[in-house]
Amino acid sequence: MSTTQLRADAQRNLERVLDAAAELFAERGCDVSVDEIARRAGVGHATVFRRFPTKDALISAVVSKQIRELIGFVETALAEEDAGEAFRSFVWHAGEMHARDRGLHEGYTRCAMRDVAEAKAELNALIDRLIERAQEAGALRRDVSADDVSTLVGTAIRGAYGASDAELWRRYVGVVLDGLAARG
Amino acid sequence: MSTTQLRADAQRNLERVLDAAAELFAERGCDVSVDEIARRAGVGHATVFRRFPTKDALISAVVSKQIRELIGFVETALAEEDAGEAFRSFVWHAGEMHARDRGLHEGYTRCAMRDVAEAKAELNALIDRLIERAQEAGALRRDVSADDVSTLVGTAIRGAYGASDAELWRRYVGVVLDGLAARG
DNA sequence: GCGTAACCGGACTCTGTCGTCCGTTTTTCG
DNA sequence: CGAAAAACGGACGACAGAGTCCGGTTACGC
Repeated sequence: MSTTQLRADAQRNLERVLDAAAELFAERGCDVSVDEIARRAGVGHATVFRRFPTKDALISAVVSKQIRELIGFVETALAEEDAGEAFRSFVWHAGEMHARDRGLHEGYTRCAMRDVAEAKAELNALIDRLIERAQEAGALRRDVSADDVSTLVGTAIRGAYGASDAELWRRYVGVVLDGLAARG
Repeated sequence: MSTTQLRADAQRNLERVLDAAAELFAERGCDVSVDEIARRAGVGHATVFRRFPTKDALISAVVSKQIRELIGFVETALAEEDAGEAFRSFVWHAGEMHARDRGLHEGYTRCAMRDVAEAKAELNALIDRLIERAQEAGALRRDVSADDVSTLVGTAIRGAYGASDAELWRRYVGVVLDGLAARG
């Protein structure tokens, strides 16, 4: 790994850039300019482009970090006994994360077939297991996939972004979860 | 009105611009450039700006036309006896329209507080009546407003846009409708 | 037909953003 | 310490889209 080892200052700046990008994406979505990210990180924007050849590469880096966090949520949920409860618990956790981070779903869908493909595939595979279990337990309708769940929850929360009521997203996620419950 | 009467060619071009804009917004969303709209309309883009001082004004014009169509749907639905059925029927109609027109929900939310305010208010008032009736009939959960319904249905359909399955949006709307149904 | 007012569209400006270049500064290591 | 390698960032280029201007053209009333 010593070949790819960065100099100390470079390493520090890289982290600052990633932090600044994550913050700004969370606050205002992926459309913030690279200049602004660099400004918040306290570096010139050329420094950003030295580490990430492209703005999309930077977005991917931030998003894949967040996907890893989501993977943690699913793994926790999979440990739960009650399959239906596990599913709902994961959705609420993921919902909290999306509600806190405006750029998450946007970035997730934006860099669809790029560097995050493997992380995304891993996440989806885990969610699929969660879903399958919930379906077998009769707690979840059978005609939904991991992508469907991500999309429905993600878009519902995005729909609540501008609202004055900061908790609106919870009602929306509640509606979607009710809709996803198996019909009896 | 003769003071605002346009010359014949100007009138013709205005209609072409509106048609072209509606087509392109439907196909690719509101982000198509004014140049492209003008090109499809067969005019220079200055001609577009002569009629609509701003791109947003053009979007508003297109959207308000579509809102009027939606208003027609609600009025039809309000004539229905069964309040729950009326609500669902409207949602499916509106869904068809959104699914056909990628720019609709985008434009609807984009020009939020602009020239379409009155049309939007009228639509919302009608939807509210539809909702109220459905709630009284016990066919709809009580904690949703017209805005909530528009948002949930609109975002669910937008989530289905890229999909290879052109009918995916129907499943998503189905999930949302199930979620909106009153819990018993 | 003809003059005028309305209209047209190509060329232009302005702004904002991504991405590159290169002279200067900083770290690192012998 | 001193030199080489790495990194820095301001200046620059390129591009795209919104909105403006003006010289030429077209419709319309007389």
